[in-house]
Amino acid sequence: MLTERQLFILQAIIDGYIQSAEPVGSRSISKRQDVNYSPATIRNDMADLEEMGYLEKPHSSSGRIPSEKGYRHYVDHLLLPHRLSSKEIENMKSLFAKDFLQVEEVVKQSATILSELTSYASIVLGPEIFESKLKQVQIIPLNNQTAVAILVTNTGHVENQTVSLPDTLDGSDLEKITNILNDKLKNVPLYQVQKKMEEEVGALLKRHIKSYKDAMFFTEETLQKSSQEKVFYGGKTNLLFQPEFRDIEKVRTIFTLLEEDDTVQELLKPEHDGLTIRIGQENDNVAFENCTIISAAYSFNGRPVGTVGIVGPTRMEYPRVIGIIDHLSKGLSNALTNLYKKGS
Amino acid sequence: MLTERQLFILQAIIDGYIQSAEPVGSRSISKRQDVNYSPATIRNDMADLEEMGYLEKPHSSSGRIPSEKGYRHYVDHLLLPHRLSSKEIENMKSLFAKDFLQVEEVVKQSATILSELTSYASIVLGPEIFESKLKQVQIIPLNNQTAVAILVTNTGHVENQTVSLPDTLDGSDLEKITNILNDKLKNVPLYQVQKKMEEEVGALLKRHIKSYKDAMFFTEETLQKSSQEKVFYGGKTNLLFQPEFRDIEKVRTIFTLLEEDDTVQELLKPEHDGLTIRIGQENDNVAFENCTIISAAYSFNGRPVGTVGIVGPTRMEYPRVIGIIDHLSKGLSNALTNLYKKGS
DNA sequence: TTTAGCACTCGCATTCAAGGAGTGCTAACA
DNA sequence: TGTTAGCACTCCTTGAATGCGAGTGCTAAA
Repeated sequence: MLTERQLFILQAIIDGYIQSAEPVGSRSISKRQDVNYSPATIRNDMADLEEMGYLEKPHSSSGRIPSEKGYRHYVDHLLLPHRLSSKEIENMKSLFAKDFLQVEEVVKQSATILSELTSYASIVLGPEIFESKLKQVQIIPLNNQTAVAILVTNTGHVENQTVSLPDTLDGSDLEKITNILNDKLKNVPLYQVQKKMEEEVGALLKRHIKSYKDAMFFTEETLQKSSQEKVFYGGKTNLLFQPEFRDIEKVRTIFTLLEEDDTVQELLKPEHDGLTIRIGQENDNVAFENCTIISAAYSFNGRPVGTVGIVGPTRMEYPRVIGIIDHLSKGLSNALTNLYKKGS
Repeated sequence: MLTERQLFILQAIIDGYIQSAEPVGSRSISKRQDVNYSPATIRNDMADLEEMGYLEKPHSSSGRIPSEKGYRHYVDHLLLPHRLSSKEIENMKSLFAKDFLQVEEVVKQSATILSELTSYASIVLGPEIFESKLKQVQIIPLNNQTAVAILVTNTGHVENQTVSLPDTLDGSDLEKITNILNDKLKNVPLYQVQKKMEEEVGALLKRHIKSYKDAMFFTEETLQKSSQEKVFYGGKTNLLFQPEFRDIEKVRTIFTLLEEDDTVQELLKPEHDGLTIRIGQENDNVAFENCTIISAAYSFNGRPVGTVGIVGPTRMEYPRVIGIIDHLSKGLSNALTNLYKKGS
């Protein structure tokens, strides 16, 4: 069990190291105004803390730096809740204050703001539109061979797709198709659209349209939506200013991996409600063993639909970042939910 | 005037330096199979070339590297046209072979392919939709307070915008507005929409709709489009693998500037038809004095609507990159134009 | 005009010593 | 028993000295 003083010293070392990126020595702690112990005393406790695995030494005669276990303990037990500065609050408020939320726009902006406020790299996933409901389908012919298909969901999301127009379909056919689709698919959640298509729409098309096969093929194309989650980045460049990434090799591997959507999804996956904090090896990826990734889900009508996250060095300003990301994810959820809560 | 041999040596040095990133010495050139001169002879020519400003020495006893003037001469006079490899051609072909071009999607993909093929960073601007014509306007209410406005252009571009719905407008009002807009604005180029609105639509709204002011405000919001050019990036990480960017300071300033849209626009602005190549200081930006930027406009129906570009070190594989970017910009223009050439 | 030869330059890696920050340990102190 | 002063020790950092090697410039000969 750790004594009060050991906890204090652990905290002092972590705070100091986060601030300076330099190993912290006993003397510097002893000199603090609020400390009345001699360096020797502090050294003893530091030795104990090291023995217990909370601290490390880069080499035998240097000051101490926190180990991952040290950070973990700091995050779990020592963290003082951080008051956001008014500038930070203002910044986020302005994001949600817009009158006309374009969902994707807000989500994208979140990434930018997040990286600006934290000075680390931000990643935002989503929003997942899988469960939102189809509101309307439009097919607009551009010329004899091409048309644009537009899907609108109840969350205001617009998905559009250029499709090739078979010769066999004329204007009245298109109108029929559009009517059938709107009739049968309105208010159907996107994940059910495929099924509904096969069950009900196919038969109707067969009955009403001569070149049934073309129509069917065309309709399927029309409804094919990009179901993959979108990934937005902000401030990757910030990482280059962190002293732990002075080594270009590390930056390379990290940047390369951050371009792979799968990896990013994996890294950000939240483990539970609220914040997920993965420190160093907890990320399960050698390239990120010097990184901490903090993520939080945001939701729409109580269902999680995406994730916001921050990537930075393990020597991260935990209190501040945690405050910001917590505030932002909640604000995002509220904004989305409030705006469309009356949506049918 | 340069002798044949001097030209040959200049070319050999540039080729060698592009390949190895190391200063090239007289001995290594002399040892080439196709060279029958002694190192001393070559040294004499090298000294002349240096005097004329085509070469530089990092320090007094090293091999030579090309100066900017050297690169410029190489690009203008020595460059052998490069045959694209079949892999490169295949790669680009597959990009344009898609049946259903989603313009923005293709443009975005171009950035990715460009960076993959060249191993440098790619930037793609546009496509500018300023001159394309409005095809259809749709207003789809989501709930009592919100609606989605959708604009479709003759190029298949879809612009959508969430707008707040004034209480005073009911469903039939929306329908009227939509009809008026489609009636008056169909086939109007986007850059004229604003003017047309003021001249014709305002009066009509006034005549037909009770709460005219709300309607007017609502309509203006609806048509407000994001006129800014989009910027797509590809493979910025590639730059980290170039030896000239081993110094993290340089990378930082470059990456920071590449996040500023204005700067990027400035850097990529093509000077004339065909390729624009800016070497080092020609970029007029200290941060890019070690960079070469090659850009080319792509067009739609003969009008330039965007730019594709590559950012790399001045020590760039000019022949290959020039071949690729030339092919790609032309391919992109063709693809866009062919697809919609029948568009009204 | 070209080439061989040679002295010279400069960067780079290695070595070594001095300096300093910080530790661990021991013994004394409260 | 917990705390502190003192001191030897470790190891990193810095800077100067050194040798090596790649490459040059110049001169004189072919």
